[in-house]
Amino acid sequence: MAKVRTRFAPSPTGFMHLGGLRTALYAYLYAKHNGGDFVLRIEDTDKERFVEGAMEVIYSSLKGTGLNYDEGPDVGGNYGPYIQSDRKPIYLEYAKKLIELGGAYYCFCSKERLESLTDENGNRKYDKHCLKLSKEEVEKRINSGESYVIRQNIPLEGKSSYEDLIYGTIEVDYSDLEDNILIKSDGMPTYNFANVIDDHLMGITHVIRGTEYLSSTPKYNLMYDAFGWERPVYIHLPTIMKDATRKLSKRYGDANFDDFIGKGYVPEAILNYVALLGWCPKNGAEKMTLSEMIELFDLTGISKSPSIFDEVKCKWLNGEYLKAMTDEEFIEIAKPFMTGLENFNTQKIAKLIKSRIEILSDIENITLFLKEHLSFDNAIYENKKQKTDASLAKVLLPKIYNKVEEIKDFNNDTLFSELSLVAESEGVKARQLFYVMRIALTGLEVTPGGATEVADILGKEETLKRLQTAISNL
RNA sequence: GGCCUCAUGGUCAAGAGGUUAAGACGGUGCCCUCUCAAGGCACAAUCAGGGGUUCAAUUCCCCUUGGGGCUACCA
Repeated sequence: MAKVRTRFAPSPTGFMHLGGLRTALYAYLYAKHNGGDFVLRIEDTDKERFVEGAMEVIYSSLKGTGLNYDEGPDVGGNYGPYIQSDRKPIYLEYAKKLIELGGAYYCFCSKERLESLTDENGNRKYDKHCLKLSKEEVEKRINSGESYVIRQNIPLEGKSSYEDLIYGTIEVDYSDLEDNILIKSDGMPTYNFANVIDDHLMGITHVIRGTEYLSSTPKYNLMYDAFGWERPVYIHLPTIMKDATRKLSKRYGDANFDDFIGKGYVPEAILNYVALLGWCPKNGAEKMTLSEMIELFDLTGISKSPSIFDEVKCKWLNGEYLKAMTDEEFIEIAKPFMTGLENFNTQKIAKLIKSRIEILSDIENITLFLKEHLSFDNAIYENKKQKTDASLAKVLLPKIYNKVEEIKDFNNDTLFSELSLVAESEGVKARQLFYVMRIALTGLEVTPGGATEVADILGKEETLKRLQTAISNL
């Protein structure tokens, strides 16, 4: 059997769509699981949509998630060029061949005439008007400089069927298909044509793409057949949705890979989460490394129905990745999100927050109380479960202050044991003492870490200062 | 509108003609605990509706309903 070759063929829109990322991932996994090659091809045949720097975004997100392609524009390969605009002459050559084979024809129809074909329901179907043109007339009009397109010649009758590995047999009547444009008037191919030519020329054995092509695939098969080429195996993937009725969109920032990175997601977690949307490994694993995914990947685990992207679960998974990191790894990636905390011991902060955040951008809020002593209402000393209130704080806080002041070896363990003794001599539970102390220190009812852990990070001086402030506010 | 396609808890989903219908996120409760997380334990929650086929359908078939896609000189 021939070596498996899959491809990811995005158009350079300027951002990596999470749906596209999943398509890339599955194409990569399928190739790698079967010992094959994964190819990157850029589909930039629409000049209107060209975006500066868009290709670099594609390269970097693919590499950043570990989806290393064996061939592509920036890595080379034996089937190049890998950017469609660089392949322009190839398409015209094959289009002419297809015309000779009867699978396509020149069309000179004006925009106006095309529009006049629209029926009362707003539907339009090209009427093969230019198919009747003689070879001589076509030549004459082309030579006179008239603008033209090349259309696919789809049979008026009959039907086409093919096997999709996910969806099974797909059958479409030719009469439901239109004579689409293959070569635009600017000489560039449309997707409809370029994907066929390139997939064949690049030796792609398995075409893995979204379901938007499920019903137009018969058109492509018509061309494979006309050229006498072997059809690829088709694997169409269900859509990833934002909710029950909407797709993930760039506009709302719910589809852009880079936006997620910006929010403090790690690439591995995003890739892992996205892998789970539409695929369930046989062993039911949820948290997987890329190599585990390669190992486990199989088509039977792919579902047919669209799945909704759940950011809550994606966050959870990201949190799992953060928790699995060593403190050093965590600090390394968290640094950009720890602005304003330079004066503190980041090692200690990292220990406290690692299991309490899900995405790195949570750091800002969760550490706010370190940067400033937040003002608070003394009413929050009151906690029914702990049996604490402001009056208890009033008696405890000065004792705490005195003890803290005399501690020379200022650290969490010492603070904890020394202050526990204070609680004992005051006849209160240690937890009560720590509760009011923590409120006094942070102004918050809920904080990452307990009173002594917070104090340890704040340092002796700041701790005393904050205690003093809290006491005088009582 | 036409064509293609999909349908298990709130979400991701496993599953199979006969099961107590997995698991995960989220939710709730309990334990642990210097608050909160983390961790541990437990609980609630699903086969869209209607017809068939069958001894037996959530599973197979049909219809309805609902969702998605295509119907561009976008991909």
